Amino acid sequence: MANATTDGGRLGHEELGWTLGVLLRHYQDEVGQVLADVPQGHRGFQVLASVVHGDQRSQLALAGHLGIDRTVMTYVVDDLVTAGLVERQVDAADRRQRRLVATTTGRQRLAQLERDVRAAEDRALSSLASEDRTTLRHLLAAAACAIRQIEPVRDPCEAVEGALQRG
Amino acid sequence: MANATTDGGRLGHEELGWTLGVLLRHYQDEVGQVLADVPQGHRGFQVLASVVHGDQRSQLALAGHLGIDRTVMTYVVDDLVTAGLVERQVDAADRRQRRLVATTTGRQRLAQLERDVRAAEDRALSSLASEDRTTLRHLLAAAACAIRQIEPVRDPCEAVEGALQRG
DNA sequence: TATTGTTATACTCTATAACTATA
DNA sequence: TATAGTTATAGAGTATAACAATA
Repeated sequence: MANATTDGGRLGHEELGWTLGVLLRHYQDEVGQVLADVPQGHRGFQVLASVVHGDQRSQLALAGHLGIDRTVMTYVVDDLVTAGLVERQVDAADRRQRRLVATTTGRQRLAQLERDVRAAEDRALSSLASEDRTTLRHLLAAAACAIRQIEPVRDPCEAVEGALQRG
Repeated sequence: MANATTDGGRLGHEELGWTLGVLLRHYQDEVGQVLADVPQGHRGFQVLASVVHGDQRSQLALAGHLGIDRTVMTYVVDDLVTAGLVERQVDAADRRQRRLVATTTGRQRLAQLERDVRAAEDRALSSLASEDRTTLRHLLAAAACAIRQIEPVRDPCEAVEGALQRG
């Protein structure tokens, strides 16, 4: 018999554009309050997080990772620098590139922000059971990492402990 | 030991803002091509779909459902009307409201578009195994429906067959 | 000549305000 | 007085183009 998965037909409330849109708006409402005082809000938080976690090696790489334009990245970083959360360093190996490094203040600020953001995320997904939230997070991470061609993290514990050792 | 689910700490690639953002952009790239000729693109498609499926009873309700401003809704509907896909009808019970109804052309157009969009969605999630795609769709739908306070569909087959009978 | 980052500018998208008509 | 829809306008956000520094 026809079903929503195989008939290729009517999508209704499973249409990805709608579900992703609803979820992202709701997420931004919840998280927006937490990040109200962060320079450039959610963008600033994402840049700071990537810098602290050391994901990317230049502003351009960071822009690609976060899906924003390099001209936008400039003033997002400007504001983070002004706020004393990150610093620009010229890459010695390629002096065109700027390596972004977090200040002590930036790392401390991020640690608290990530706790608050995580709590806001859980509020945004509060309608789901705890195990469903975890499943959703993992599937979203797997899909997003595949799209960005990043090796997905198999074991979240490992990754976190790695981060703790680095930090 | 610390883990990503309970320590409330570092988020990395499980941060919802990033995963939802990556996925939505990728989705828009894929689906954007399919909807290039639809008036107002993805917005126009979503409005047309809601009209055909009879979800909402006025432009304002529709705007809330899709998370867009009522002033935007006006010209999205304008373009769909111009394209002959939907019609505005004054609601007899409240003459301030406009009931949107799909034309025959609009219904036929949507049927084909939904097949194409579904295919594009599957391409966007092609890195996930089939059963993981289904799980992700259901969890996203459950979360989004809860946020919008819509009764989530328990059995997708039922919903589709209901739609088929109505259509 | 190509790339990174910056600046200035133009464009697009969205929200605000004011208006009409209905209730 | 309040609400649905429309229109015009202003604002925010984004992309485009031109430039400097470096490869």
